[in-house]
Amino acid sequence: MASNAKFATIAALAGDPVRAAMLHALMDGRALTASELSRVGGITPQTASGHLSQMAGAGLITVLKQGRHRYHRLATPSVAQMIESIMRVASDLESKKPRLVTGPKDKALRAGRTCYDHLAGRLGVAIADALVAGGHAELSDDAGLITDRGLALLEEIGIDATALQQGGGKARAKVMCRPCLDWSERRPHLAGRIGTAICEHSFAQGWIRRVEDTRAVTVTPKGRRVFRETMGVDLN
Amino acid sequence: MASNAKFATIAALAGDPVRAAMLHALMDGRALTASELSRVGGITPQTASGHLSQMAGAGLITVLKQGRHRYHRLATPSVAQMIESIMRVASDLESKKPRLVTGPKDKALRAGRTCYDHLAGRLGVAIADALVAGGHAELSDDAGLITDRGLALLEEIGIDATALQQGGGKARAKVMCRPCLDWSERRPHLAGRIGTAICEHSFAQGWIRRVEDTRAVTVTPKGRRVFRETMGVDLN
DNA sequence: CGAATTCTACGGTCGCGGCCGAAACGTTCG
DNA sequence: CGAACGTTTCGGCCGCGACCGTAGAATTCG
Repeated sequence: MASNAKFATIAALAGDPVRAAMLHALMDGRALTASELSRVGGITPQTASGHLSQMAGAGLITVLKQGRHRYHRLATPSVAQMIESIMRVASDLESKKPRLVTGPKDKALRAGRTCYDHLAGRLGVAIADALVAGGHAELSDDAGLITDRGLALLEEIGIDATALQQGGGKARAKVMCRPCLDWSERRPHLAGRIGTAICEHSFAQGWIRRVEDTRAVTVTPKGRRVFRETMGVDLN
Repeated sequence: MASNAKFATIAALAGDPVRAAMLHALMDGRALTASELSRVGGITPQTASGHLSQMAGAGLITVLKQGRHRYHRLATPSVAQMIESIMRVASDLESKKPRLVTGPKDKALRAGRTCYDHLAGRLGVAIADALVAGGHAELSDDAGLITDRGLALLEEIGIDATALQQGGGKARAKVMCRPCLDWSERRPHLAGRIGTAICEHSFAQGWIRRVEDTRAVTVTPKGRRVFRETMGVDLN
């Protein structure tokens, strides 16, 4: 198959430390400028520009021009999923070595963060655990599923989950979700359409807030109450 | 997080055309020797040896010494899943270009092949479609699920699917499976534990057979009959 | 034990690609 | 309109790593 060359190209693009850092930074789902990305990579803007045009040319990222700024973002969710899967392998392998000291900068990230379009870290896992414990969801390594009770719960907090259901025409198909096994917690949590909806809704309702310029998110007092009272989420 | 360097290392390893070809060859789940892999990469054995020791050192592949041979295989299913996700991105991007002529060598691969541990290609999609059409499974982009009727069917053909179920202790959890969106058919098919079980069982029962030295599989007459009569699979 | 086979280790060559400085381009201000 | 800023293009430097030939270690045979 001819895609073998393309495969290598894609992987090689992700394989440069600087570009890897950029992709990693874009994993929060936002669109960043070339200058911002040059800083996360520790390089000059002109070098960053080169990297970005390469990745844009390959279709990994898309560019949005707006005035004198150019905003870059991951092109498709499948790119995010690819990065996720590489992180997973990298984290698997790293865990076999003597544990590294956890930098304080990581603390906020481990507590809660976005993983492109859904919630991860202790927050993401806690929500998933609570939904499973409450019989609102079922989760395995391979797949996840929202129960009827779960649908009602989501409806109650303002998410029309049935609208997100998709699949082969069968109207009676269950609402499913994708599990995402994360690097810090090593536990599956909710991704896919449902995970995206929960994340977006939580931002919109002011239950969570993004920490300036990072992927980390914090739970607001309001959010803490909502999560506990409606879903039974225990945030230590 | 410190894993950023590891991330780049992993991706860079996959980013070399020769190593990419090797990984691709290993995607059939078998274990190959350094010489065999040197041929798929079009390089001398000593160069291949270097590549393999790098990938083994990073933990992407494991080595099995047996006499004077050393068999190499993908280290974990998550590595296979990573390769899968990169292939998916590569194929997504390629599909936007003018369609390449399909080489005759691809024909057998498109008809049916293994994707590390499950079935893909037209065969894999046909089985998934048949199960969905017969109400034995439900499938979306995010996840999949075997219905009660599906469990009975699998039992009938000799697969104890309930033994494969896993998840958070809840004994009543449904049996789920992971969808795998493949590069040739662009349709989801069954992967995960269930997909693996179906694939292994089909080999064991002589329903399918591997084409010498490739990932391609062919359906035996016996298999064709079984697939049609029990699952309603239509293989053109 | 010696021959054949398979794989690994070592040195040396060479080309690809990342990096920066300088400079040009386009946009938004005052 | 000119200054400031973000961004891209060009040219040149330099280092990493892929490759092969040769040589050596390990295993299986006659």
